[in-house]
Amino acid sequence: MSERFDEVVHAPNRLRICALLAASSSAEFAVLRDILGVADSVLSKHLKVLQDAGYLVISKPTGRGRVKTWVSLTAEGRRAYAGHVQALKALFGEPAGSPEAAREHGRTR
Amino acid sequence: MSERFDEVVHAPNRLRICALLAASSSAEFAVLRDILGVADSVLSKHLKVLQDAGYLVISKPTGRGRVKTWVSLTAEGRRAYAGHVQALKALFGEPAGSPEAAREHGRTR
DNA sequence: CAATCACATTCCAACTCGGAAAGTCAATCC
DNA sequence: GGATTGACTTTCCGAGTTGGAATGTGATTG
Repeated sequence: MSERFDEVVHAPNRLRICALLAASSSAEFAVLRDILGVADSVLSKHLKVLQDAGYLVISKPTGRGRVKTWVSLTAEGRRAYAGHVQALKALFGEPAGSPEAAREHGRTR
Repeated sequence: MSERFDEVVHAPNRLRICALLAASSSAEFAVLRDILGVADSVLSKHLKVLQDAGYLVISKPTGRGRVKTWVSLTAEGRRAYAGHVQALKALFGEPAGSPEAAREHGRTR
C-alpha cells in the first residue's frame, strides 16, 4: 500500500488542488484559480508541475465558444495523493485503518 | 476551534518534528536529528523557526556531564499543530469530529 | 483584421532548504 | 589552566521554489 510522503503533492497550493480534484473528478481552470485565490500564472505553473509528474491531465474541449481548460487527476495522481494522505495520517498517529488508537498516549514507549 | 493551516508547521521536516513532539512531550536534539536524518545545522534552524513562532521551548539542563539540548512543544505549539492537523483533515474531507466517514468514497457524488 | 479571452511563459525579487564551514561555550583532558 | 572536545549555533553558499507582473500565444469575436 503506497504510503509515500510526496513533496510534489505536499506544497500547500498543490495539496489544495489535489484535494479538490480528488473530490470532484475535474475542475475548470478559472474556478480553481478563484478558490485558491492566486494569479493565473501561479495556478498554471502548479498545474504544470502536477502534469509533469504525471498526476493530472489538462484538456481543452474545443467545442462551441471560448476554449476553457479542465483538469483532472490521473489514476497515478489519485494514488500519489491518497498515498500522501496516508503518510500524513500515519505521521499524525492514525493507523490508517482503525479509527481507534488515535488517542493521546502522552507517554513515549 | 482553531483549524488553521499553518505554513510554519507545514514544512515537511517541521511537521515531522511537531508530530514527534506532540506524541512524546519532549525529545533530545541528537535523537531528533537522527530520526529526521539531517545535519545538525538543519535541525538547529528548524527548531529556531519553531521557537521564534513560540511553538517550542529549548532547554539545556546543566546538570552533570555535557549539556544536552531538550525540546518540547509549548501549549501554543500544540494548539498550532493540532489546528494544522485539523485543517488538513478538513481538506481531506474528514468531518474532524466523527471517526466515521473516513472511508474511501471512490465515487464523487 | 483588430480586440479580447483564457491561459502559458518569461522575468524577477524574495524566500526557503540543505549541507559545509566556522563560531560558541561549557566540560574535560593533560 | 590552557588545549581539546562535545554539542550545538551561525554564517556562508548554491540550488530551488513561490508568487505576481509583464508578455506571449492561439483561438474566437466584433
